[in-house]
Amino acid sequence: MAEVRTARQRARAETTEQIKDIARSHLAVDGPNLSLRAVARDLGVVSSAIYRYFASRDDLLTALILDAYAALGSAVEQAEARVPRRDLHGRWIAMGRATRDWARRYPHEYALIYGSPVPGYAAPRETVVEAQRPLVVAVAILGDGVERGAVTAPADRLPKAVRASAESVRTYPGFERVPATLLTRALAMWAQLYGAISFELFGRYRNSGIDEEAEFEHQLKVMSQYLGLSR
Amino acid sequence: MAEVRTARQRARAETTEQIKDIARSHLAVDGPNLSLRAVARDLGVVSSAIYRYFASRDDLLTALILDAYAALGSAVEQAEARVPRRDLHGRWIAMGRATRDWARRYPHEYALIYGSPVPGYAAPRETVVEAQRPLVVAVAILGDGVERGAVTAPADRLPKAVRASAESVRTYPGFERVPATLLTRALAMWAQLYGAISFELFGRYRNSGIDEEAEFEHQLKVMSQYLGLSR
DNA sequence: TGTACATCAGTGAACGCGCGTTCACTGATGTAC
DNA sequence: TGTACATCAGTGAACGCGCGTTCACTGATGTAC
Repeated sequence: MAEVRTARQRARAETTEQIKDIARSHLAVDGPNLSLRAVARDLGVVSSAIYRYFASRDDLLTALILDAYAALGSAVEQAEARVPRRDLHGRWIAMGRATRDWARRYPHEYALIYGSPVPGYAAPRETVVEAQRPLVVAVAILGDGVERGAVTAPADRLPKAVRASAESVRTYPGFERVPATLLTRALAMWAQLYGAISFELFGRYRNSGIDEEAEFEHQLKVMSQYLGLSR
Repeated sequence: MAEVRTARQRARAETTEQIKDIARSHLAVDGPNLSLRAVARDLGVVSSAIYRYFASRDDLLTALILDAYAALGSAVEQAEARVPRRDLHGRWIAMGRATRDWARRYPHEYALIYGSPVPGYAAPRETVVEAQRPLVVAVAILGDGVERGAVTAPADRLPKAVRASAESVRTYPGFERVPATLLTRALAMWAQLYGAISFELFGRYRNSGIDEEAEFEHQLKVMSQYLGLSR
């Protein structure tokens, strides 16, 4: 039975988490090139012991990446869920803030999933669904707004290829409620959202005199207006 | 005399370039963790010989970063300079395209300067000025437009901290011609521009059905409108 | 409830490798007179 | 123009280190009867 967990199973789960926690803390110093031996050392265990838990270094890295996507996904979902459904603007702001807050709290995990790809490492298919969760939240806000008549699709003239791109994205489950023109705007805002967060986290605004928090809040609000979630 | 170059000096300059070229080609495989010994091997030289040209691995990395900023800077400047000064929209598009084109042609160098920061590596001050060149080009377009009366600053209401941020950015030489409201819009577009390019280069649009070129061109155009460079 | 066997976490040694950096050296190139 | 000396690119050996992964093992935990 799945619910009955022996001491061994509990210990195994706990050690697996410990390994990942230690590895996460090493991300700050080593980036994605973290060392299995160093992790083992911190765990107080011989290096080969790690192989009882992860088949290889890449496997451990994959676990960290999956965890990071899952953590960001839940953080965003939970923050957005706390806002009343009718408050579309508030939901958008909550989504954006939660993203930035999570990124600032876990900068190295953010870098792991939104920074440069790790050379020689190919993310397995499973990451894809997890990676979409924040976008799913954002698009649901728009979809709700459209459904309720609170948001009207802009009458933007789109080049054929752009419309086709939007239609292709609309096939993603839950996205079909959002018309192509609005979805196209959303994709642009998505690039801006993550562009702003990456600029901040990767140190682009250093010594610029920019108030990063205020700037971000302001951009979030303007995005909300551009998407018709507020005026 | 600076102009008289002995054979030794010429050889030195050439070898320095060769080392950087080889190191650049290694970026694709090793990322920023490139190996001095591997570079030496490819150059057909003993590993310690590299130290006649670069004092350390970090020094070589710094040279690559500086070169990357310089290359992107010139690519953008040259592309933008080819457009007639009066054609503000055309200049913006040329700037954006040149950025994306360069990034696509040199993805690993783009990742080096716009991806996750290299752990344990601190970019020296000299990089800062080089890094601003593309933004300087963009702001000059806006400044020209304002000066000529072709672009009018939007009447956006800005929170105090956001206005202060813009004013602080305006102190950068050449930026003072652009009013705070317009500069604030420009900063948002800057995040979107690099956000879009990073998404594309780092594989975020993979399997999404998005026509990356068309999408980018469209976004560039909308940005130009938002900045008042076209209608 | 007690025993016999299977599972499996962790050990310790080893393989084979690569790394950045230092240092005393050689021999070719450049400079001063 | 020719010679004596200084500069400097590249050598080869070495230091001291870390890495991922494999493998036969031991001893504790879990399972079946």
